[in-house]
Amino acid sequence: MDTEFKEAYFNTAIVTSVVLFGFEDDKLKILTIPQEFEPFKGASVLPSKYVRVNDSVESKVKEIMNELTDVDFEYAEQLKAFTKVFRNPLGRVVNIAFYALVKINDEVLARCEKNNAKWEDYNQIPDLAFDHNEIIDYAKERLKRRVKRRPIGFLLLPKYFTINQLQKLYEIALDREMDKRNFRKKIFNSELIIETDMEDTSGRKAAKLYKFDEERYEKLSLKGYDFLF
Amino acid sequence: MDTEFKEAYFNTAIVTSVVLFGFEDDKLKILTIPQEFEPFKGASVLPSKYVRVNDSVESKVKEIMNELTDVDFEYAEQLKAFTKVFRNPLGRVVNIAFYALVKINDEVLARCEKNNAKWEDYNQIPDLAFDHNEIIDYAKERLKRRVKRRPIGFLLLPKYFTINQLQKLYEIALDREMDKRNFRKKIFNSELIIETDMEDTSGRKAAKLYKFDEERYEKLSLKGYDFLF
DNA sequence: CCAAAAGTGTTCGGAATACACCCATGA
DNA sequence: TCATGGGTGTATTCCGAACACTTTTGG
Repeated sequence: MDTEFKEAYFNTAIVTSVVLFGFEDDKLKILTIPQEFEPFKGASVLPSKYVRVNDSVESKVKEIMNELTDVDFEYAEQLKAFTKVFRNPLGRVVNIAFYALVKINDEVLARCEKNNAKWEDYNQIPDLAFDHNEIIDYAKERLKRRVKRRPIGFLLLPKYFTINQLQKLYEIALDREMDKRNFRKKIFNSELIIETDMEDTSGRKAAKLYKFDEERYEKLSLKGYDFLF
Repeated sequence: MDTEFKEAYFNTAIVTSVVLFGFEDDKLKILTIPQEFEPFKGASVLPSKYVRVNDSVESKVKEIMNELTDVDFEYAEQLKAFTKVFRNPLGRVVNIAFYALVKINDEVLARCEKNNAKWEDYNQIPDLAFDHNEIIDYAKERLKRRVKRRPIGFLLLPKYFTINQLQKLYEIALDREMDKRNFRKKIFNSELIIETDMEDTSGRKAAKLYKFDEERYEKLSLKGYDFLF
């Protein structure tokens, strides 16, 4: 069709931003990086990329994650499109935001450092440019919902973890304190975690280490199993 | 900035589609209309509009709803962006889809007829053009979740309704049969509905008519109340 | 008179909650 | 030795699920 039509409608840019959640030092964290270009150059933002006309949005999310973590891909899911009409001199930008979960390890930390990225505390997110704080709020709500229905804790914690680490994670994500005994009861009833013979000896008293039973989870998921926290 | 940059990034069209849910004849319905232009002219699609550079997406959703219903606005909420790279000769199109709830009445039916729109049965949605069936599947999931946490039945039913109508709605949305006695217990426990002295005499035995207690719901919502179905 | 839809209570089991003390160890 | 964090069991309450019969009336 004619150029006039094309110019009237095909004139929006797509950006994708990723709210990357990680767990470190018994705390939930969200990754921010300094904005590379104008506008807001230097301000903290969520890791983001333009989506060009033949790019899939998901491939851009993967690129972001591959640059900042050491695994091909862990878990990402679209939140929604953020469409506020910003006064960007270049034109209209729509942000298709994702939330994603990664296990933080030394390699991840090294890559983040190389990119000047910073893991901000879940409860102390600084002011970010654009509407990125709004995106984070939305992502937190999504996390809250997901954590109740799917065992996503296992995507955030290291392979071997203590029950107390898991509980900390739930407490932060759900924003409430929980009773130790009731928490253990619920977790062990789910039969999704396996006790190992390893221990975490970093605290006062050694703590048993557990791992997630992925096989069992796959099987249960197929049968319409609900995690229900 | 330079035109080259602008052409490289600002070249996507935004469309919004609305999955409009209604309840009529004891059944949940979704509205489709015939596609007006190529491609797929004449095929059934979800009501949709281009979003131009200075339009808010929400305003376009309202336009769609105002054309097809008789109220300014009832309830709409973004689902997510559908971003598949379609072979549209014009270029890349991103669809920011919404789901919305309306009360079907004679005025609505008249407007729909005028627009050749059709209320399709929730469980017998025909093949639609583009990825609109995928959007509907996503909307159904959202409805399922919402119906459990918020009393959205009251946005779909007429002002006065019977308990059995409400139950039918829940049964379709949640895709399972429910026990009459348990259903009533749960609904009455919520204290969100008010008995009226009217009756629906269209069936064999007259049925009591109820209405939603909006005031009470507002108050409860403020206190972080959860509907929990 | 009978088919079809409205209306109504009780019992049971499982899950959520509340709650308090002992143990091991590093400082 | 004591402060810190790990680990454990029971009683109560509440909610969801299962379940069957009576009433009204249009055909």
